[in-house]
Amino acid sequence: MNDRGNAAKSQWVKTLAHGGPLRCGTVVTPLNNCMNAMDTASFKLDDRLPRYHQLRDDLLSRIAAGEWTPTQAIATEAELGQFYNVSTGTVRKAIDLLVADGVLTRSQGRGTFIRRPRFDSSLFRFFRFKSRDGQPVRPTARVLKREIVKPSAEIRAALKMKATEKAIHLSRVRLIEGQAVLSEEIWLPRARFEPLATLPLDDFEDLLYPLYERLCRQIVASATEILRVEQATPDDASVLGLATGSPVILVHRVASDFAGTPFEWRSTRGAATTFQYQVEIR
Amino acid sequence: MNDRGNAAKSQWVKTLAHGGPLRCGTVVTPLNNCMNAMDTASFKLDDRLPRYHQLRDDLLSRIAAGEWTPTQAIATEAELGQFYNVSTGTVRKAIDLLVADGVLTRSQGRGTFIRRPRFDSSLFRFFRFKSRDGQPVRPTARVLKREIVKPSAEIRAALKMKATEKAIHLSRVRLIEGQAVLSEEIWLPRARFEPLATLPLDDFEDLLYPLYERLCRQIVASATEILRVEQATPDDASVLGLATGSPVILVHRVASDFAGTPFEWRSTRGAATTFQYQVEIR
DNA sequence: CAGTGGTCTAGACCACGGT
DNA sequence: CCGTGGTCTAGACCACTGC
Repeated sequence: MNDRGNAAKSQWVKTLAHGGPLRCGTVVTPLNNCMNAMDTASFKLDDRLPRYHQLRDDLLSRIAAGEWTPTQAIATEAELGQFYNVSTGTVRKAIDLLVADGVLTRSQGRGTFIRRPRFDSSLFRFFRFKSRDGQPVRPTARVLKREIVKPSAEIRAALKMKATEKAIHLSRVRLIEGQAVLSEEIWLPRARFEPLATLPLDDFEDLLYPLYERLCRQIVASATEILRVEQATPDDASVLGLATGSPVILVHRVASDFAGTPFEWRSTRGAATTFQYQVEIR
Repeated sequence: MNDRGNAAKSQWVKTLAHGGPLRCGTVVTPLNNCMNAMDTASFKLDDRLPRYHQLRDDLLSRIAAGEWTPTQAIATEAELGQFYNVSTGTVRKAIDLLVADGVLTRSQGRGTFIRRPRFDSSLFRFFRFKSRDGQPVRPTARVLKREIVKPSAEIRAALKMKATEKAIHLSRVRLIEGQAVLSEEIWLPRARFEPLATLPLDDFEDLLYPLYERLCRQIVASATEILRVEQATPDDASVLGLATGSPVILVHRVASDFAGTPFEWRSTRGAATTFQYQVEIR
């Protein structure tokens, strides 16, 4: 049996000319196999946009609604073409857009999948960490502190939180061979991350995003990072083993879900001497 | 009259099935209107690649050979389809690749054009410059020194220069309201940039790339930049008006032509306090 | 108004992955 | 072996640009 949903084969609204509205049939079974039925009422698309663009937007909202998981193939091109009553070429173009946005990846012979952003080594993008023998290494992590607090106005604004809402604040260090190389402050809206409010600190893993996904069903879809250079405060200095006032790179990240809603605020500090960044300009 | 070349309408090598080799007809007039005729011998394409990929590669080599200028539309999709004996869909896909690479831009109703990379504000990408009243400003530039020298081994390697070849070395400062904010060292292979070896220093403009294009017919197609943090040397400090040892951002750039051949090596230093960089991760 | 790229269709066949 | 996405075709019509 297939791991996909079966596209409905019921009534289709016929649309012919270019520029006509994008419609989909009334749905008997949804496009996936794990959600309840949705009807056409959920579409509020701008008819002035090309069909493939409307299709892209609708697919994205389905993805944001959790209609498919990253391990599951989304509906096939043929199914989508039937469902939306457009040709497969138009479906391909819509999917192309989402692939270009980093939302989907195609896999020939297997299907099309939701893609997580490659934070692979977000750290390696900025910091060159090597062990004593010169091999690149991924730092381990330790959560030093967790508190449930009212966030500052800045963080509340960045995370679009209500005035009364509380946040989970984590203080973390990342270590290489026992030596702290990065210090991190993380803020999460409590409502979305309740399981992390009580998780024993020792159960936090080196990578938080898999934890978000497993325990809180929150998938990071994209993030914005801003880099600056600062001088080490006495606190930074003692955590990172630097001289007070020595240059420190500050990486400031806001991570969002597929709907574009920000749900993690994070700042990372590391010695500027370990910093390097490469950009291609075209 | 059209600003394009007229595609030849002579013999076409017929290729039918997918995977067949990409061929073009023997050329009577070339694809543009400013170069001499080229024949099919100039194609050494890998038949294992999809046609649109071979087409992309051939177009890129034509662009690198200067077959079109950035102000001129390249051959139309229909012409290219006829010339290479492929459907316009395949041409579109090849052009899509080059657009994604930043090599071409399309303009509906006008044509498809060679695109220069947007260094718009390469500086603004990294440094936040503001005048006294808080408005963002573009620094002016002054060339302090020019010498014709044997480049260091590092620079010779980066620019793939022959052992005997000489380089033009420029030392520049960039100023805001008379205050030096960036110091730059630039190396160029002399052979490609002969006109700059004798140009009076006062005739150098704030932006060098338009100068490269106008005087030396060298178009920057792409560049790689590497950022690091250093401490100001006494020289840096006196040029930039900083304290010796204060943090400085070093931006190290190698710029290349459309064929991927590097032809400019540049390092830029500025106070780390004016630095900021933003990245989107997907 | 002619010519460009942009959108869209309805197919065909190929290459790959898993059963 | 079947089903997936990948390549490619040969059109049609639309939207924009510039003469």
